[in-house]
Amino acid sequence: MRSPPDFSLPPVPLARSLIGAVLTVDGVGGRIVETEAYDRDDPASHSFGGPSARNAAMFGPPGRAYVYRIYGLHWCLNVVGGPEPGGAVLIRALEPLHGLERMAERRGVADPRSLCSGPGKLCQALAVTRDHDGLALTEPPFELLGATGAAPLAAGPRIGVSKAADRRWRFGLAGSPWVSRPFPSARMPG
DNA sequence: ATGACGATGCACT
DNA sequence: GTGCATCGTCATG
Repeated sequence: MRSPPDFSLPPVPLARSLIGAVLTVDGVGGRIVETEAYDRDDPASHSFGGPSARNAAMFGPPGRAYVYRIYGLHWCLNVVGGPEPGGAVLIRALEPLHGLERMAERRGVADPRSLCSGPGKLCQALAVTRDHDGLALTEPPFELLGATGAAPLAAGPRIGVSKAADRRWRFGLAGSPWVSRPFPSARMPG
């Protein structure tokens, strides 16, 4: 049995616990295999400068969606965390499980590898837009079920982030071929 | 009113 | 590996 994620967790533990969870929108979605944590005291976070019209959902109750537009054309989906306001987890990649055909139509590509392997891609595949900003992830059209067990985790620096680049707050399902980019693997000298 | 810039994806070399 | 599309948001005048 899958139980819901504990949304009251701070962004980093929430980001780790969401690996392996299953997210769908109107029945289309899959297993979360890549996340990034952002918190209030984080120069890279949209909440860093305090509440605004755009980031209002980040300062609302945990367990809701924060959706924003990036580079004028892509949408990105976050899970709002807790217990302090201003924390969220960016969903960066899914392993497609449900509604593959619908995803392919929306994405305009056939290769399953490129359906949900990036934050903008998965929003297009699941038809997530600003309309979903602030909606509860535990209610339709969303469904978000927690991981069944402890997933083997990979970690690395966040992607596209110039500030606080030292924080290894990007998490992934170790060895998964569905992530947006490979994780740096430990390399033996010699 | 205006300008800088971005938690990206895609085409191309 | 590099270049670029494209526009909402925020800081500034």
